[in-house]
Amino acid sequence: MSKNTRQREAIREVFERTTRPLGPKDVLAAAQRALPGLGIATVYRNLKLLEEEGSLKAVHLPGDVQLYERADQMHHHFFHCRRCNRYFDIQACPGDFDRLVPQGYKLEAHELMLSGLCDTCASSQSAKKD
Amino acid sequence: MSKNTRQREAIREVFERTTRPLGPKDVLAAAQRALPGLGIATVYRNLKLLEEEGSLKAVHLPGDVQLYERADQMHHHFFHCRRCNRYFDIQACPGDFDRLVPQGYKLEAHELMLSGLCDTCASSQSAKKD
DNA sequence: ATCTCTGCAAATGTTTTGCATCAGC
DNA sequence: GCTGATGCAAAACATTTGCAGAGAT
Repeated sequence: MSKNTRQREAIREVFERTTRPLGPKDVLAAAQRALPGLGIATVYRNLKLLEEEGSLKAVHLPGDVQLYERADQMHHHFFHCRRCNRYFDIQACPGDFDRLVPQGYKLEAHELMLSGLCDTCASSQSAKKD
Repeated sequence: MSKNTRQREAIREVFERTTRPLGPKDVLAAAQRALPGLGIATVYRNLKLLEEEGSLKAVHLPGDVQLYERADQMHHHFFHCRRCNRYFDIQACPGDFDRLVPQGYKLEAHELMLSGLCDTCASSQSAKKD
């Protein structure tokens, strides 16, 4: 039912060029390099559409805005540095959370967010890039 | 430096009566039962203030709004039912995530969100309270 | 009396929606 | 040509801020 428009294609390509999770504003800026006339409303509409069709996955970071990443990426988590405020991928996953859920509950997914200090911020007392 | 106002007290009491995480709107509605004239701006200001003073903790659920809960609650996680859209407390915690973070990183905290179907929704094919 | 806090309303920022037009199929 | 998609602007929300007056100490 959905048509292939240049706009949607441009947005898709933005996500093929990065593995970082992106917000609407990021996507708009990146996609406008290929398609200057692109509007923010179209970005919102397509992010939602691409998520529903399964191409994108919503990422919930403890921030304000909703971020998205490619759905075909390996299952992973994030480490948030409270000092430099950056997010790092954590490929490892402890898995096996089934024993945590009560009898009768059906566990289907999980999200894990680790936080603290990254190596740079942990070693340097001075570095600060916030 | 901070004064004890009726407004702040009313907001504090809202959190003493529940263990569920609450959003600004929830807090406003609940506190207005005791203090009808209370304004939403005051709620926002006090939620932030109470978080800074350590009485409240921000909870990051995969939604839009920022929720808060009492800081003195035991460390716990949540289970989100995608069918009835409710959040359940999970008291257990797998702990020991240190081995997941790269060399040199300092792990200080973590958040875990489990999701799937709760017992009610998992057993009944019909129940739906969205 | 001082100085913080409050309520209101306006400002800001984000996301959604109505609508006329455009473009895929 | 039909029908979904786009861009714009307005609307709908959520959150923050300026300010004058009220209240706590």
